[in-house]
Amino acid sequence: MADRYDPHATEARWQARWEADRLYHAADDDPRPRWYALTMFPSSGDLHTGHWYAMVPSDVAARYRRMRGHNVLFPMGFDAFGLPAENAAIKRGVDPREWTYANIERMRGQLRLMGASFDWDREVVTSDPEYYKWTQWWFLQLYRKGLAYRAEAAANWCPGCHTVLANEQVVDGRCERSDDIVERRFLTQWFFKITAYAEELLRFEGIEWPERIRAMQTNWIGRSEGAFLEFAVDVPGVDDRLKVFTTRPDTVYGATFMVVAPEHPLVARITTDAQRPAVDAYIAQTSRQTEIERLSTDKEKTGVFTGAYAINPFNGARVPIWIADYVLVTYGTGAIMAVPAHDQRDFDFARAYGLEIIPVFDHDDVDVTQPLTAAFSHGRRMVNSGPFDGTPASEAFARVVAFAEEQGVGSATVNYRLRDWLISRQRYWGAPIPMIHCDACGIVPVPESELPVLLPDTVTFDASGKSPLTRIPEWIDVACPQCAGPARRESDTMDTFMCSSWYQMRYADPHNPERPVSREAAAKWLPVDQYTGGAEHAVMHLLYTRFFWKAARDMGVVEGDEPMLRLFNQGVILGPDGNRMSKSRGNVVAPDDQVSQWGSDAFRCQLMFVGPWDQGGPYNPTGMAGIVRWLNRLWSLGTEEPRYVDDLHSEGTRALRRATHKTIRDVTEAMEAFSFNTLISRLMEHATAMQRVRDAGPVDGQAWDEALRAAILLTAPLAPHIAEELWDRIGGGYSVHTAEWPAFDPELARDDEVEVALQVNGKVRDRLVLPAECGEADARTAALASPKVIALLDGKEPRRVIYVPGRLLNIVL
RNA sequence: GCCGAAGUGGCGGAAUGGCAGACGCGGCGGUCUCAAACACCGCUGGGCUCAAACCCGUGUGGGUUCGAAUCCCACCUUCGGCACCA
Repeated sequence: MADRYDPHATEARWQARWEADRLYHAADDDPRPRWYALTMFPSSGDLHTGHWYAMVPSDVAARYRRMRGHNVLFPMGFDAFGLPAENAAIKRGVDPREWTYANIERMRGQLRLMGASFDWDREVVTSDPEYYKWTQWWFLQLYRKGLAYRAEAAANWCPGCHTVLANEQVVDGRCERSDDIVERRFLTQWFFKITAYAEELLRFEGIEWPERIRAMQTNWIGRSEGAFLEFAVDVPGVDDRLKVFTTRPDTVYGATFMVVAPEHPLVARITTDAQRPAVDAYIAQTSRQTEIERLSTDKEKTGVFTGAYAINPFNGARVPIWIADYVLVTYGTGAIMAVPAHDQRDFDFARAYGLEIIPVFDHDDVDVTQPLTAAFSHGRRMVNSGPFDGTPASEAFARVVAFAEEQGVGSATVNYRLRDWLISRQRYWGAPIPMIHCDACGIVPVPESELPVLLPDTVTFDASGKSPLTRIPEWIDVACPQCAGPARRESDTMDTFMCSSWYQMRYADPHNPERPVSREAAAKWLPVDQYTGGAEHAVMHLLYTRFFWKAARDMGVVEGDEPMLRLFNQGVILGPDGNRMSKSRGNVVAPDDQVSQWGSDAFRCQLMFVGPWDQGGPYNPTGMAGIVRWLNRLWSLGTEEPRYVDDLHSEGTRALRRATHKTIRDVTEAMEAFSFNTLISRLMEHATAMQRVRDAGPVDGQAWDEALRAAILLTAPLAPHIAEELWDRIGGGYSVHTAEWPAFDPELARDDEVEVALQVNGKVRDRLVLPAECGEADARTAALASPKVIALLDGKEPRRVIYVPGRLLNIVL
């Protein structure tokens, strides 16, 4: 009797061996075709089931590629800068560096338990000076290219995190990580000009990304075609023209008033003395509102008249200029021409304040000579529009814009919702922005030769939440690199998304002291062939990294237009109760516990077996029994031999070989499709079939060996430890993970006989066993011989017969 | 409100125009055992049944088709994203 399978001893033993042998190291000089598989790296903390759920199938896919003969790069590292470390420092007085590196050390151990095929020789830690030196270098290159700039803007301030955030990190008016309500503050900050690539970021040619992510990015970038139009301001001493963005220049004759955002710079200069108290009061009131209150769509529209008028450049109409908080200073020009007849928001506002409503299109179903009850956006022909009257709606836009361009009062344009990426953070634990403020020279970049700008070692945190960097004179005060006069370092650090925007490049050449990545390494490994990670990063990391890559391409550092050719988003693994895992709910499944109970292989497989990977769903701990049964069965098949007989050409042998080759075919197909749950079900079926064959009597040795080798090889990516152990025991050699993926023989996988459904009028009434290659005439003869069919036909002739070989035969009466 | 995804047994799910419910969990019955565990075998959508046969059945209602979980139309529900973006 063979021993029972002991996952713990076996797993630890092979993990140690693989690591000692650097089995998964991707060598630069390996001549085989490369395959770069990447799964999003974790930030430092604790490794949870979500990480396993993301990483295990990524590992399976990487292992599969390796067995298909690729030189696979599958690296791992740590996104180690960021707030958690600093919050721990503030709350518990620990040093953020020590906290971070202790976490990383623990996570390395947890990741090892997974048995994943990471190439640890290429590990990167974004908080290492060797790494963030290059993060700073990238900043300088972007600055040089005009893609990094400093500007004052309305920024999102998170009071809980004591820092500003990028727009992408604000969700429903709240901070994406702390959930605090963000405040609007006018601050001077560093930005990356991601908008310079807006148009290109909308194109997804040459990459296979999920429709969902493409839609989210497209939506976020928010391209809209329209025009700028300029209205003169009828205020003595003000020559500025009021510039508006509109998608409907063809409604310009219906502009009965203007609305500018309360923060618009022109407001102070055009407001009349009589209106000033009301305007000031309104501005004060809106500035007190949170973003959430202000953006609530169902609240009544409010606004105040400035007392000033603008002149419509098309018809000379004198229209009042209002301020209202439904116009956002951050979009377009922060000012609109209001056309209440054709825009519901303007209509609501006009109604509330008794402003004029003039339709400038007629409509088949609306009598435009009567007061409107609602705005309508698209009409038939222009009316009330002077020389444009009668212009069909389809031509209106182009004609009005052409006229505006002729007259010098406007031009066609494309506007984006996307705004530049604010990367300054008023925090300590990040890569310092390598800039120096000199009283004489202004803003001066730190010379590349002086990189990295190191974070000071000993820092103290206090309850103010202010970054300690602002309080360390010996760090802040420096000599200006240009004039050597007194100057101060920039004390803000970079958004951690900056660190992760280029990490995939660094894995290609992780220890290069001269460059972020050498040309040779970039050419060898980049871009990423298969990227996997969560969809929650759709408009953050996944958008930033595309921008970053394009900028790097334009600097000549990398080639090609996209950083990741294929992207797969796994779903979210939930607690057994169907809710998000959380300590407060008490539904957390801790991976370390699962591993100590069942072993890594079983936990890996159970995570993949719960359902389609992209859908996520509840983790089912009781279902583990099925996985364990299957792995034990596989163990028994590999360690308890059948009685052998030389019987290569018998029907039983043929059946076993058929099962083996069908399994190879189906598992390979499922592997390509990332359909890991169905893949495991096929392997279970094969194991059950093998067991029945073994227990039924003597088995042909060759066919058995073929079946067993296939079972182990096909299981290897999923359950790497048990597969290695069995492979070793059957003398397969070391290692199963560098062995060749089995090929199937279509001839052996082919069925000789097939069962087809016999339908009458589309309902299954009987079954026929036919030769696999059975033609229609023979199938029909067999069908008409069925007693069931004879009874139902009742002597009549079938009107029609549909035969789908191998599937069914349908008789229509 | 707009956009996207989804809705199938007691549960996770399979099948993307051709036999609905693969595989697994759970449940029921059995073999083994003094007994239990493990393991193995059988059954397991509902109705009507001793059983067979038959009928019903993939969110709801319609449609296309010889044939629909799958395609089309309308609606309901759930989840995700966006949301005064001019």
